[in-house]
Amino acid sequence: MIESAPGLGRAGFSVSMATIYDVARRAKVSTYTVSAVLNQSAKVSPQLTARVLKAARDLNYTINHIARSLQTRRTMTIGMLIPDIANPWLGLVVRGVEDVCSKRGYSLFLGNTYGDISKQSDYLRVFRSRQVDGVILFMAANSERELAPLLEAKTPLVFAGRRPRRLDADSVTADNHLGTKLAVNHLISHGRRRIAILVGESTLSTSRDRVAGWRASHRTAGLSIDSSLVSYGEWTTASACTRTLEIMRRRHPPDAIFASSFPLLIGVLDALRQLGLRHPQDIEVMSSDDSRLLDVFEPRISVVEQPSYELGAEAARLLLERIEQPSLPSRQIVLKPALKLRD
Amino acid sequence: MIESAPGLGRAGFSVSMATIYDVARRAKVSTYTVSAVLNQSAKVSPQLTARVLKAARDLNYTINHIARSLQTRRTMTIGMLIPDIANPWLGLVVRGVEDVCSKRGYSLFLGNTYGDISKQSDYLRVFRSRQVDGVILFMAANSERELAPLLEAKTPLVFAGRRPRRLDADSVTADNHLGTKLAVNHLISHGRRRIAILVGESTLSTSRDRVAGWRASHRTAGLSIDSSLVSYGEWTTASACTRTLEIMRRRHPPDAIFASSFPLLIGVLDALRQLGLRHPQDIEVMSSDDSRLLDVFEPRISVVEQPSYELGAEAARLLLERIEQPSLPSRQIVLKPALKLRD
DNA sequence: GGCTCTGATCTAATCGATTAGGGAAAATCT
DNA sequence: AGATTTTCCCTAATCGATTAGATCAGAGCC
Repeated sequence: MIESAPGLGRAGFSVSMATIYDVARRAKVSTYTVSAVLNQSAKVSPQLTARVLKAARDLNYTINHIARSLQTRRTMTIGMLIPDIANPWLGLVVRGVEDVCSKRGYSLFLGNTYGDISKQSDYLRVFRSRQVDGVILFMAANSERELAPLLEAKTPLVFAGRRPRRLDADSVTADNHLGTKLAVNHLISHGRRRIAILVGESTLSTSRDRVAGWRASHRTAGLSIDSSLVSYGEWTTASACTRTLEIMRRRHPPDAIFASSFPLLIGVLDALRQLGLRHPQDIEVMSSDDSRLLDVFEPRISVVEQPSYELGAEAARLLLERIEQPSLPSRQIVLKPALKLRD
Repeated sequence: MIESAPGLGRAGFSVSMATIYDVARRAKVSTYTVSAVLNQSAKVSPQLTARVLKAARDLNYTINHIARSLQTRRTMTIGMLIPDIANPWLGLVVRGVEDVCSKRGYSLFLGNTYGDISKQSDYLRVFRSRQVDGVILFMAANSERELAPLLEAKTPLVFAGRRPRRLDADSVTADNHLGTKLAVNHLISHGRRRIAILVGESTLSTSRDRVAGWRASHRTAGLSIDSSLVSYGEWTTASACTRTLEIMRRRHPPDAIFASSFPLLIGVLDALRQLGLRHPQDIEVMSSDDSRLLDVFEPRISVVEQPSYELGAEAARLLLERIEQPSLPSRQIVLKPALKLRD
């Protein structure tokens, strides 16, 4: 076999690509036969098979996925929306999604909503017009109303990370209630009694579940609940910093803080640094999300380890199953977090 | 105007979507007219315009991008390949790309190569079959040979972060030579004399440029160059840790280490922790990439701040220009890094 | 009025695949 | 051998847009 270039990477698009007609003509067969050979969708004699394969190779033929999609009404693409890909924990989630998708032949459209409802709607519209086969959504706060029609239309859609309160839909989330309970229990066992908790917007399931876990933990331990120690707000480092400063300057500041995500943790530590407070002597800090980082830096922060990669991978698996069997009853998968102590 | 559902988010795909034919029939016009109205590609009388718009609204019509793409031979999609989306600094780069793309109506396919050449080739093939309009590539080490055919075929392609050595192509990179020189100069000004440098595979431009900067800095300061202090290897935390352990156990260990990326830095710090060495007393560490993290954690590491977001945004802009004007001469954009001191 | 010109709209081909329906040759059965 | 079934492959319609070329009504002109 004489080949002009080494095996892989011969690809070259944009310059008049060969079509199935070109291959058919060169192999002196019909397009049906070419399609049958390349997709192995029907039996074709060895002679023709060989001719087709040779012609395809000679022409450096690659299927045009756009044309196929138009005909089959399946694009083998899925769309994923997240608040911000620069958030490392979301990066891990996306990696989980992407690994599963690519393994099954799907390509991934990625969009950042920055938590903005109208951006989220815009992207969903784009995904619709691009005929994606399904969507994985890390939903923006307060966007339940906008999403209801999607679900009614039976769009394959999986909620990742955050689940809608009222809607009956597929979702994959971490057990934030449990995770927070574990963390708060641990702080209580260290003798902490005034434990503040920083979460995101109060409409997010993640915020609600975590606060519920915090409450449960207090109840079980027989501690009184001081609601002023619960801080809802934006999911940002800046907001966490501001909120921590405010809380720590009160007359009765807390003796521990649970920051329910990595960006919030940074804000908390920034504030404590500004106030000259040290962990764990002056105040004990715990967080959600994990990161190799925390292993090598000071202060040593114990965390509730989120199953980020698994969350993404599981969401993708769920979505692909939903795409294949649209009438399946909806499933809510809840992954268990684990406590990672660094005392 | 009577509407059954509130403005946004009425989208609903998967259940038999209306086509341009449906709209045409309902408005009692031809598909030509519908197309002309919706794309504003030709003048249409006010009456027909109104009828078309109403029909489109009534049917909740959304264009089928797949069908349009087949006809126009432009998909308004671009593909991006990076080693690993879980790397926060790459997350920022992707954010830059995605912002620019979405603003201009392009959607983004994302793929992780994990630095694997064959994965990279596979993805490029997929991108080709999906008819992406262009590609942004954070190339895998040693993959120049595979990429040459792409460039010959005039595929719109922009190299981001790393540039190929021999190929004449569009690229956006940071000035790693300069960045490293600044860092090493700074270490030298602190009296450090044996400065180790950890980089990635020796075939990557980023590695070569950084080592060149390190050499230049030594030359300018009149210091002798000890090549055993240059460590090439995998771009991973684990590899950096192993390599640091090896280097520090030598008879003449260095008194400073420059880790040329965040993941490498983590490996270095991990190794130093294992060896019980402290920064900056025992050894001074600097790094590339920045992160809010470094502001709030100990030890306080000074870094060469990479223009990550800008790098992505600039790569996207370059690519879109290239798509619009394929015959433009190739351009290599080099962004300046800045020293961020935390002594 | 008849002719030309302009501008709005329509008809129908096209992009590149898939695939139902059909036909001819080969294989099997009587 | 003739009838029937099976196998393999082809023809042509189709997916849902865009758009060149055709059509046709009305405006402008002599």
